[in-house]
Amino acid sequence: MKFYKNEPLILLAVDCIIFGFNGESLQILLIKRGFEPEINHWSLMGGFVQPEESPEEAATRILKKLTGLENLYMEQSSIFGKPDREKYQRVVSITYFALIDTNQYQHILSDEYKAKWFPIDNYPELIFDHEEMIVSAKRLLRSKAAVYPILFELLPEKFTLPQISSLYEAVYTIDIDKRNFNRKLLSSKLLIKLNEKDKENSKKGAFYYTLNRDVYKERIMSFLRYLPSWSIQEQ
Amino acid sequence: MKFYKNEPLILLAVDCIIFGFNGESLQILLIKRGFEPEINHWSLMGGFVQPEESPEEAATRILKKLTGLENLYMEQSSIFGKPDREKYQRVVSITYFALIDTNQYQHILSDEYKAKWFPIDNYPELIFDHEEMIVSAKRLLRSKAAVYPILFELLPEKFTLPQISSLYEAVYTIDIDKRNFNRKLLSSKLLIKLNEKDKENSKKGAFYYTLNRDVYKERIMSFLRYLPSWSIQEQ
DNA sequence: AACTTTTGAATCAAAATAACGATAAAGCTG
DNA sequence: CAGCTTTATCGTTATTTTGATTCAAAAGTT
Repeated sequence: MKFYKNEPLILLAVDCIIFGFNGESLQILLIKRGFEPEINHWSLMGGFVQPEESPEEAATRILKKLTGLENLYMEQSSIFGKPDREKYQRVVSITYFALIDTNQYQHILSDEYKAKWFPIDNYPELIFDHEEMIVSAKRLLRSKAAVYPILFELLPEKFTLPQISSLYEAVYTIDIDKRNFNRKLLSSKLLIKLNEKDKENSKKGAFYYTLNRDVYKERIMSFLRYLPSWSIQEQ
Repeated sequence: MKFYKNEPLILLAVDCIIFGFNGESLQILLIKRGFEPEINHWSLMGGFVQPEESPEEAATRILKKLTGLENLYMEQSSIFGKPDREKYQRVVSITYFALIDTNQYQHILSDEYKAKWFPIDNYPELIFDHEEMIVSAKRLLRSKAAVYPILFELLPEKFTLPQISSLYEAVYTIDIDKRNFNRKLLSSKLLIKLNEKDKENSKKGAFYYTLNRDVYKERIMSFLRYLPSWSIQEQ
């Protein structure tokens, strides 16, 4: 038995804003579209929600198709659904943003798609309203990360204190006083110090740390401040 | 020219979680469904996204139809889209939550719908996954309100300090030390004291305040803490 | 080698937090 | 009037957090 016979059917898409961190700057993963319309233009990776999957599952599927990765940190960020947002026909798009470590996963980017990392503040012109999607996801990333420790998802399994601070500096484009920042970080009990040093980036070497996953899981759902309050005024 | 010819079309709905505050407890507005399927069962107010409107516009339209009100505080909260979430056919639903003051608007609730306010922790069984929608919206309300001053949307134009604290007590089910809470509140410059007292709820009477809209608009987008941090651990 | 920059550890003062105590005014009730 | 509740204000204290600073060792640069 079917109801809602007079209600309109709509194309429902998901688009993924994939943030990455290469140790220096915040990046975003874009592809050259392989199908019409707007073939060969830069865009976010996206696709349509299929009958047997939820929008979230669709986003997971698309992320996996592009990066080969599952279990990424992913979050629904916004919905773009103005009737005329795509020139040719009506498509409502749900956006998801994901966080990954670019170095670790550079090599497994799917060859099937012409994907490329771009700096968050310098990427080519995008189709439709995809730039707006990025801007909105970036705003969400910032406000989330000011309260929840989600940025650790952008780091490798083992990371150093200088890496964390440059990640925060990249996301918020601020300068951080490492002395205070490191103290705050260590006092959070979120990090476990390893007996190993990263000698690649400096001669002295910086100790590696890993996330204390137990504490992290507790805190990921609770409120924390990782930034001095003066830096999170402009949202 | 149409593309995406092989992609599936989907029914896209919006459902509204309408929170209200009557001066004592947090409420939620439910309706008795007037159409099949599940006619005469309690549910959230919802509807389908029409060809000429965005999902957000659809939510606004639906809110207005039910409450007569425009310009409500409204925010997209979640998406429910498992293929089998409605028994009969596939519908993806976007939920929006809205905040209103129940006392002020009780009378203009549309007669067309059998709408009724229920306490947030005691409402009838709902159709499909609507209860899950409420739970998720309530969680979002809590975490938003801990950081942004959105709860003022639940209060009348003129409100008293005791009303604010009981609102926070209701939303978080905690006891608040009014001495510290009022001090914090007044120091925020968010309130303007009026020369008028509410004598209904006490013999002495409590002074009315209004929102300083200028400061509010600034702060609504920035970070503030309105609760002692011990109370926002469990999100 | 001489210089600048970056850090980690320690310290300090100011501010914010949370808990608690006390008081008083307003208006009601008995 | 005395006693009660509600509202509001003021003050105190201990603790924690914050942001700034000093200092010396270690890197990096020229």
